[in-house]
Parts: sequence; structure tokens; C-alpha cells
Amino acid sequence: MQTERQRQLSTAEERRDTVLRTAIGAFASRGYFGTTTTEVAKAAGISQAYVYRLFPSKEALFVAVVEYCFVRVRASLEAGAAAAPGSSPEAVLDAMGDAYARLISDSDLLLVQMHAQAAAVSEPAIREAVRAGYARMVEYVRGASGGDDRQVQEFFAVGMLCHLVAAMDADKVDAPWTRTLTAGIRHY
Amino acid sequence: MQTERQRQLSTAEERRDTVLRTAIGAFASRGYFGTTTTEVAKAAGISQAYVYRLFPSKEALFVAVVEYCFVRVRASLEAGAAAAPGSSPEAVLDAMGDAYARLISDSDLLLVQMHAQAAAVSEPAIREAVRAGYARMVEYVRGASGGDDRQVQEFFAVGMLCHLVAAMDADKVDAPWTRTLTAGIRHY
DNA sequence: CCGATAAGTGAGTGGTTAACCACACATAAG
DNA sequence: CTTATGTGTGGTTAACCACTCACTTATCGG
Repeated sequence: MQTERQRQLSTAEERRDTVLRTAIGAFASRGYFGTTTTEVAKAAGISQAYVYRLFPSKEALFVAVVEYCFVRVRASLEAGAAAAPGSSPEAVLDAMGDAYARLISDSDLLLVQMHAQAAAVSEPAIREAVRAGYARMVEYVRGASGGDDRQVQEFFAVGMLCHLVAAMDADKVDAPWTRTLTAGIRHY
Repeated sequence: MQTERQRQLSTAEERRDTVLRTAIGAFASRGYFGTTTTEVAKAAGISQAYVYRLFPSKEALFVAVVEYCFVRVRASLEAGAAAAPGSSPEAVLDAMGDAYARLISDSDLLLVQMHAQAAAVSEPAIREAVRAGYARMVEYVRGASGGDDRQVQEFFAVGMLCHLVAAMDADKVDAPWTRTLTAGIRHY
């Protein structure tokens, strides 16, 4: 009967993964400064003290969350590119945009990115993480799509416009100005 | 000798203006959640207690700061449009973009906008202020430039890209990915 | 000069927060 | 069974925050 009692403790590595995954939801609404480590702990189902055994500081935790978000976004773009119906820059960029739109239909990833950008202004460690994330992302998009500077830049500009639309919840407002901003922007 | 002693107290209205102007710098670096009312008070040269006589709450103060930023941005766009070398949508949009680039060469205004967008997610009052600000701004840009939906949308998409570039301080990084993102984006 | 009103502050208050530590419990190896 | 190691928590703390209030000082109309 040795299998009756399953393992009840996770390994630290598993717990760290759980925290990263659940902390996205915690940080999404109120960002780096506005989210407490207690909220992160509650979302992960552990005590606040244990958060500090898994991560050396709140800043390190947030940086890890941001990096994890970038990994997920990149994975989504790769999946989109792989499913593109053609190999022209336009086709690949469109497919990646579509994959991205699906990814962020749950808006938490997007929101964490926004908050990370805002916090990057004053927190050097976060700024470095955001820079590194975008550096890889820009080069990936350029390489995978074969698009020129102009096309890649527009891809990211539209992405940033998505952030604004999501932050304002512009979909909920029916007015000419929201229709102008959201025109052609997919969301599921 | 009645002019020897100048007035040493400001009117409440003057103080409120001072606070709004100086609070932009205070909120710019750490945003709504990360900036304390003590920092705002110090920037304005008054006691923290008096901040609460001038504004009913930190939230109301921040909303007023955001609205003030929108007013300044709008004024800048109007000045740009007035100085446009032609009346075609392209010429007017370009002139407004140039005026905007000059306005935000001191990046505090930009940063407050970014932080306001991020905070808008969880704070209804701030979301309302951001929505109202963009509503007026989109309609102004549309009306003043005569551009179509596509042009107006691109104008704001590029503006959002500026936010990203500013937040990461991308100018300071010399690499292909930063050159791609910042290509054609003026800054003074 | 006086009384009213407005500008402005020092000194709190109750509540919260990031971080720490001593300790309890679970697991695995010998 | 025992010892060692890793998982996990309750309790605490020093600092800090938004917000309040009693009080002082300046201004101004009469």
C-alpha cells in the first residue's frame, strides 16, 4: 500500500513554477508596486514567508514573472509562425499577430507586460528584463517573418496599441474613437 | 513701504496648480501606486498634510494630474497643427507628431501617461480619466488632420511605440533591435 | 486695530508591507 | 530507527503609508 499516500510536498522547483504561473494573475491588476507578496502567496497557495525562500526579493520575483511572460509570448509567436499559410513576410506577420491575439484574449499576460514597462522606468533590474525580452522578440519576429524594418516596427506598434486598448477596456465603450483605435485589431 | 513685504502665502488655487505641475515629476518615475503623497508634497514645497486639504484623496490628485497631462498634450498637438506647412492630413499629422516629440523630450509627461494606463486596469476613476482623455484626443486628431481611420490609428500606434521606447530608454542601447523600433521616431 | 477667514503645519493614527527567523513537518538514505 | 535534508509555516518587526486633526500664522475687509 505504498501508493496510498501520494507525495504531498512539491519540490522547490515545482513550487517556483507554480508561483510564476499564478503570480501573473496577481501582478496583472495592480502591477509591481501595487501587488503585495501576500497576494502572490495566496494565489500560489503557499505562505508569504515561503515566497521569500523561493525568491530572494519581490523584485527578483517580479523579474522572473516578466521573463516567464516573454517566454510564453515567444512560444505563441513561434506557434503562429509555424501555422502560417504562406512564407511571405505579410503572411507570417499576420499569423503571428493572430496567435498573439489569441494568447492575450486572457489579458493577464498583456497587463503584466504593461506594468513591467511602467516599472522599468525606475527599477533597473526590471528595465533590463524588459529590454532583453524585447531584444529577443524583435530579432525573432524579424528572422521568422523575413520582414523589413518598417514591417517589424509596425508589428510592434500595433502590439502597443493593443496594450492601450486592453488597459482602457475600450471594447466596452461603443463610440467612434474606440472604433478608430480598435479597427482591424483581432480579439477573441 | 507697503511693497516691502510681498505676499508670502499663495491662494489655494495657485497651490493646486503648483502641485499639479510638480506632481508630474513625482509620479513619473514610480507611478500611482509607487509614489507617496509625501514625495508629491516635497516636490511642491508644501507639507504632506496640506496635500490633503488641496485634494480629497491620493486618487483624486492622480486623476487631476492625468487630466492636466492630457490638457498639455492637447495644447501641444494644437500648436503643432497650427504650424503645419500644409493642410493635407499627412502634413498635419506629421506636424502634430513633431510637436508631440518636442513636448515629450522631457519624458515626464509620457511616463505619467504610461503609469496612468497601467493603473487604469484596476482603478475605475483613473480608467475613466484615461478614456476621456483619449476620447477627446482621438477626435481632435481626426478633426484637425482630416485623416481617415487608418491614418489616425497609425498616429496613435506610433505614439504607443514611443512609450515603449521611452520606458526602456532604448536610445541608450545601440543594437539592431533598438534601431528597428526607433526608426523614424523623432526625439529631441 | 480687530475679527473673520484662509493658508499652512506638526504630530499623530490605524493599518499595511517586505523581509526575517525560529520552528514544525515530510521525505529519503543508511 | 536514526540522522540529514528539504519543504513549509506562524509570528514578528521596523519602516512606511494614506489620511486626520488640533493648532499656528498670514491676509484682508471694515
